[in-house]
Amino acid sequence: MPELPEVETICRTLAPILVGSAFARAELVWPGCIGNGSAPDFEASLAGSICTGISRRGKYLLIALDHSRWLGVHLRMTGRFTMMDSGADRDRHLRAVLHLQDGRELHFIDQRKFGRLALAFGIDGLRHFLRRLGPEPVIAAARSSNSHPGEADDTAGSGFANVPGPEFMTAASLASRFSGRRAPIKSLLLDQQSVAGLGNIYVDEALFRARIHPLTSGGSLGTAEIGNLCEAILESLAQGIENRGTTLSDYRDALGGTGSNQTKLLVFRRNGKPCLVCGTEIIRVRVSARGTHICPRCQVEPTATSAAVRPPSVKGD
DNA sequence: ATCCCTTCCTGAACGC
DNA sequence: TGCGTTCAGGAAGGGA
Repeated sequence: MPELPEVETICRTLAPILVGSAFARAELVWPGCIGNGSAPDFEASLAGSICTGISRRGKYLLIALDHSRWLGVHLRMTGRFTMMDSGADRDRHLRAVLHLQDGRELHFIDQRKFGRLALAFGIDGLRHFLRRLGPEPVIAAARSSNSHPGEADDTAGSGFANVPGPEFMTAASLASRFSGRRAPIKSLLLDQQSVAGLGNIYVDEALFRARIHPLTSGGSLGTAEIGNLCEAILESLAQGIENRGTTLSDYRDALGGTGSNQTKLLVFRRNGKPCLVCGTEIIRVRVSARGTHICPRCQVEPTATSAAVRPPSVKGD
């Protein structure tokens, strides 16, 4: 399931082999993968377009085209892109082929048919496409962006700069979104309006790092806890990017490569194994209908009293 | 406004 | 062996 680090890795592996190339035509093997507009419109719009840059916002992959247009892609659960040579073998889950004028084929493969491709026209179209996304976590040294917060650069062909400048995630932005909320912190972190890019894996990892139980209500978190959580999110995502993503089953980068972050996970799918901090057995519970992995000792479940009166944070057992 | 449930979809892992 | 059932989950949409 591609989350921010996986989409970032796809972005980085796809850019050097796609930017500057021209699309010849789109072949929609399963037209249902088009997220907006009609299939004929999609095919007509893509034909002849030149890829001028590739970037990412949250879990969206944004392929910039000439004439201020973007191909926005959400991979959801099992979607992936692979660059293939002309006439290459076709995966049984192939949903679309984006033919390039040089003969190569960009294959969009998606076992479960949740992923979508959509075209956005103009900077306002792109803003509309991204309207539901909250602040972007900025990973240190992860980007060479030359845009500034709040500054939208509409110049086609300038790579990263042609995405509207997002608000960046900070402890303050999290605090304002958690304030007054009674829902479990895990639910709030999965909501892309709180922070863009987190999914089930990195939420569990970040909450463990911050020693926060996923059922803790968002509004009950104190300033220090939110500060820790903010850092934990950035650390979890940075580690994921460093390891080129987490490959538990389907995920591959644009070159077909797997990530290695699955070997570095602290709690996700480690139920039954010892906590790497205290040795207690990791358990799997359900929170907002999601499989959730916690260390029951490092992440103490909130009670009615502890939610009302915050206990002192645990320092070094 | 907020929160929770359902829907979409396929294939793996079950149980009988 | 082979069938049917359950589970996995990101985001949108609907109902309470």
